[in-house]
Amino acid sequence: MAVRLFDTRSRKKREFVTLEEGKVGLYACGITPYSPSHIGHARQAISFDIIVRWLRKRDFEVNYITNFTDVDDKIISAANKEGVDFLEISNRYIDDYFESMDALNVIRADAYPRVTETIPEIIEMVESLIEKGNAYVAEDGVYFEIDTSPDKYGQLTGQTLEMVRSGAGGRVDKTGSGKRDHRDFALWKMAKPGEPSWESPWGEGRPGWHIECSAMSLKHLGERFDIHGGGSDLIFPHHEAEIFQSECCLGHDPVVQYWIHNGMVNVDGEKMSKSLGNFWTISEALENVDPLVLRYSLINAPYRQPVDFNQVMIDDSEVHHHRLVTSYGEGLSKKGSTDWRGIQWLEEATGRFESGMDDDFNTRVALVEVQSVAKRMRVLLDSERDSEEIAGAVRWISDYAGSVLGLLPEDSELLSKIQSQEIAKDEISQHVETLLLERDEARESKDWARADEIRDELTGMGVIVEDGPNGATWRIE
RNA sequence: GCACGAGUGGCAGAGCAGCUAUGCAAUGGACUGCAGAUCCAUGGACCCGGGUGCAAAUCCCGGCUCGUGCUCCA
Repeated sequence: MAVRLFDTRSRKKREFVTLEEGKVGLYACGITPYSPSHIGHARQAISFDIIVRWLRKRDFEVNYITNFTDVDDKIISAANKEGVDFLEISNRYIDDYFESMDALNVIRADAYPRVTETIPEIIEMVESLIEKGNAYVAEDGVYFEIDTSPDKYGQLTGQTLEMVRSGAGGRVDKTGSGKRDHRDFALWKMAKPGEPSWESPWGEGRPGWHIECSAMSLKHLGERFDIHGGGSDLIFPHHEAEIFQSECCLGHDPVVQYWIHNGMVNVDGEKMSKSLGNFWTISEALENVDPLVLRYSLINAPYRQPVDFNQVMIDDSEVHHHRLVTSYGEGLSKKGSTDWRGIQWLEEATGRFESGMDDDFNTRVALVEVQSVAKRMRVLLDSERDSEEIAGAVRWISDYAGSVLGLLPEDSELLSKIQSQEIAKDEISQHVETLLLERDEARESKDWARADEIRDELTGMGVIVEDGPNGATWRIE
């Protein structure tokens, strides 16, 4: 079964064929570290994390690269505000990023190149573009000249030069004064006093925003590579600029075989933004939400769809995730885990899960399968039989919900938690049993007031009493 | 204005030509003094108008509404 993915450039799902048999070069645009990472970053990282996990599951050898734009206007202004070096700012928020991503169970990329470590390659690329006549040197910087390659315009957005010309009409950018045309974009910005800068043939300065990704992807993945991705807000102009730069510089197209973009995170139906006051950093969100629940909620829709982050959605995810994990834990501690192959209903679930994931990484479909396997396992667990099927289901959940979707805590962690709960239970067991006995007597004599009083007392101790057909059972919450 | 995407049951959200999506909620039942948990069952949907198909949430055309992009942004 082949993997299909939605390519932004051709605007349709295409069968995934790699340049080199069995190998995938994947570049995803990372963050500009000037403030704490937010939920949108989480979604981007998790989306690509799962794509990488799935391609590896499908036996591809994946080289996954994601970058840090560790020098730019916002970083510089944050540094000036605090009176510190710009690298102090970027390093701080890169640390924050890794901390958040580790919590969200995002597997590290194979490399995290930074702009400040790629300056020579960037300069080389800009030089080459000037030589080829695609770029020109102006007072305040070096610019890419769109008109040298008008046919490349709108490859990802479906717009043409004329559309943008008319659309942008009133608000032509006046800041890039050296530009010949407002649609040209900066490859190199000459340094203003006090700004971090590097020497170049055109004077002290720093790279423009777009060129870094062209240079870094070239450096790490070569002149052609399979997948380039990022958030959908980067499609224009960032990724279109990259197409101009890379293809003009290297002299062939396409450089990137497939462009993929994850959807944005909205909050209560509106775009998350600082000005609207509905902005969530990851660490803020994690104060109230378990990281794996957050992860669950963000893959509960296919990666290209927008996701609406709101209380209902979090509550739902909490219920679903909690049930998945507790079922898994119960199965694991009671029946262990064994190979599931050959168990028909699990084979069928596998088929649906895999074809969902093969179809543009549809995690929503995959999640439905996970939940239905968990549910069936719970039923089996209740019926106290079919150990082999339960153990198979445990392994299945571990393989798919765990390894592929990254939704489960470590087995050891889970088991020790269950164990410590058992111990806690043992400690108060006698006391609880005594009270329950008393309550049974009260119930026997239909003294409901006394019975409820005892139940309330137990609730106060964190003990949940549940009356069943064979008398009362209890557990610790 | 232009571009891209979306409009599905009370809610969230899949499916994208034929077969129960699913979960939460609701209702009925099992169990129940009550509550809770669990299980079983049930109802209920495809924005509007045309078109193409034996067959359309699913494809095509035209509307309407919403979101996003066109400036830095995952």
